[in-house]
Amino acid sequence: MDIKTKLENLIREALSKLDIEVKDISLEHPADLKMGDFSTNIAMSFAKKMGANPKELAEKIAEVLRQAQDDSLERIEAKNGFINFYLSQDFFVNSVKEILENKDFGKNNIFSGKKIMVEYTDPNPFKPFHIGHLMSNAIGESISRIVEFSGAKTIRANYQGDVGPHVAKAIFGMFKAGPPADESAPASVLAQYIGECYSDGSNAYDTDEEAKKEINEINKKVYDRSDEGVNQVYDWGRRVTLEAFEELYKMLGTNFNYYFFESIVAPIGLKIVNEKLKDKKSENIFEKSDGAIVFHAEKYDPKLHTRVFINSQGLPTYETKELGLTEMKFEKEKLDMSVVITANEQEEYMKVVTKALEIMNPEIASKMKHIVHGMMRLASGKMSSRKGNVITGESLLLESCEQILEKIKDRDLTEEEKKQISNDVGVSALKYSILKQNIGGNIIYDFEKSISFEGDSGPYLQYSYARARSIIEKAKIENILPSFLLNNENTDMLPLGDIEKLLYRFPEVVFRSAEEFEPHYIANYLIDIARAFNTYYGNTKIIDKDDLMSPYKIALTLAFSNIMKNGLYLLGIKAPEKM
RNA sequence: GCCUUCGUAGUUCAAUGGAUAGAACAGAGCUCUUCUAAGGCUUUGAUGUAGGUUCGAUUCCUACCGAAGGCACCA
Repeated sequence: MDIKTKLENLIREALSKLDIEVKDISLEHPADLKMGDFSTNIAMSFAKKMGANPKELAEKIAEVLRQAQDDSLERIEAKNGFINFYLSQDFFVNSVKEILENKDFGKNNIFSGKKIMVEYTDPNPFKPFHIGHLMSNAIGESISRIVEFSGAKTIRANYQGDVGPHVAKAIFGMFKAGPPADESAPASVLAQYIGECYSDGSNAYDTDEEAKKEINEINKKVYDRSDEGVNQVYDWGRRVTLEAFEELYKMLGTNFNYYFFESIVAPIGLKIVNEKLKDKKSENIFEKSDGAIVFHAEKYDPKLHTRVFINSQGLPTYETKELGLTEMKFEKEKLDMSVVITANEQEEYMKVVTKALEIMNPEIASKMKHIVHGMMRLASGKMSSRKGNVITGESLLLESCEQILEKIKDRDLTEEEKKQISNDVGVSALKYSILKQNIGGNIIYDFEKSISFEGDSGPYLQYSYARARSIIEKAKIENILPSFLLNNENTDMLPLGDIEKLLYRFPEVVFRSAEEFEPHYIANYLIDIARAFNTYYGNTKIIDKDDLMSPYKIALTLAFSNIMKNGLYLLGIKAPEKM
């Protein structure tokens, strides 16, 4: 039984002795450790109903609680109407022991037995890998790991738009620009050339009527594969951009189980819509309007709006493809939940698609969960690409790693180590910036700050971890082994600091992150323990042969490093042994 | 105009209806012959406005002001 449940039971018992009946007991960690490890507001919420003074009631309950003898509790106090619980040194020592002995420490089973597909990243072939994809990847990978850690069978999926107007624009641009300077260049270089062609094609589409017509023609040809010239460029461009993406996934630490493509799901979606149109028995939700097939979602929910499912050229739009994609996902796997992570600009149309699905297939619709993230803006204009326009996610990532490499170039590390560390730390700088805050909000990314590594950053977490590991290594050399056996004569040095009082909370934090699909709770928690550990480190000598407490201090350091490593893993960040 | 999300120190972010609203950066001042100073310690500073619900509101409700996104053939 975990400590929280134990305390809840104690409170329940005490209350029943006082003839008070409650359903839920609110038990939380006070903001300040000085006010105890747990506290409950139960007296305040019941005082009024009972016509009692909250402070007196709290004292009365505390008095009854004190009668229960428990090794985990140091003392119980009533203060300002709150009842505060202070855990004992025994409890903290035992929790350090459990962290080191229980390999599954931190896991929970809220998704146990569930199969959950998480779709994220979703870049489009023929277009650059932009910052939004980086955000979706960081969030999606973290959520995948969190639900997996919470008992789910996680399936990672990536949905990529390999057909549609953007492809036609890129192909148009490639026809105009001619072949790349060096066709045997690495995929990332060729992908950049294709991205530039897309940009040119896109400009032409907006400004040149002739080009627009031509691009629409190419778009059709991409769908029906009727033109050999188009097919050739298309196949080459698709392959090259996907290869370039694959390099990035490797860097970011993502392995997808499924790759869905618009070219595959589009016909499935078309079939769904067409069958629905022909079906005279059930309610028809699709209507013809101006030559297109639309769904008037506002008829079902005034907050929604009309969207086109099949355009006047007979081609499926995003909405129809999404219907096909969803059907395909549930066909491939028996899913209990299908999570999709996109930017918030897609929130409104996803609602419309979900509404259509709700009418056609309510069971599937009820298993869908759309998580939207905000947009990233750059704080300074310093990071601009050569053309001075959009900074891609790829360039940001590479730049970040390069800058780290520059910073560590004089360290006592091998070239191989430097390369690995700059990659891990560069990725971490970006991922942490994305994951440290609430998913929904926009992010102002300050490149300079993220690589400065001060304070609140991924590299700071990694550094704290590497520091702990280095102490553990040194302890091994000095032959001091971690131990939980406390010599009574030396316990006057206890408690060892906030770090001891924070480590056992890890499972609660993971639980909450999983429940709310919010990685930032973990990120904030890791900063808290890193700071607590660094403070501790600053004030104490951990390795000391003459100190009888040294083995326990090393055990604590080891416990910290284990939790930091697992926590970083849940954020999708690697924990380097050396930095 | 309508819909969604959001307004917290100078800046970037926290705060499961609770206690003195936490950090980090920037500013001021300390701190390495000592286990990784990419560190640690001091210190200044904030809930958009007006109501309401509540024992208690940054959190819930209403209005206003401001920001971001969306509102038919892009995704």
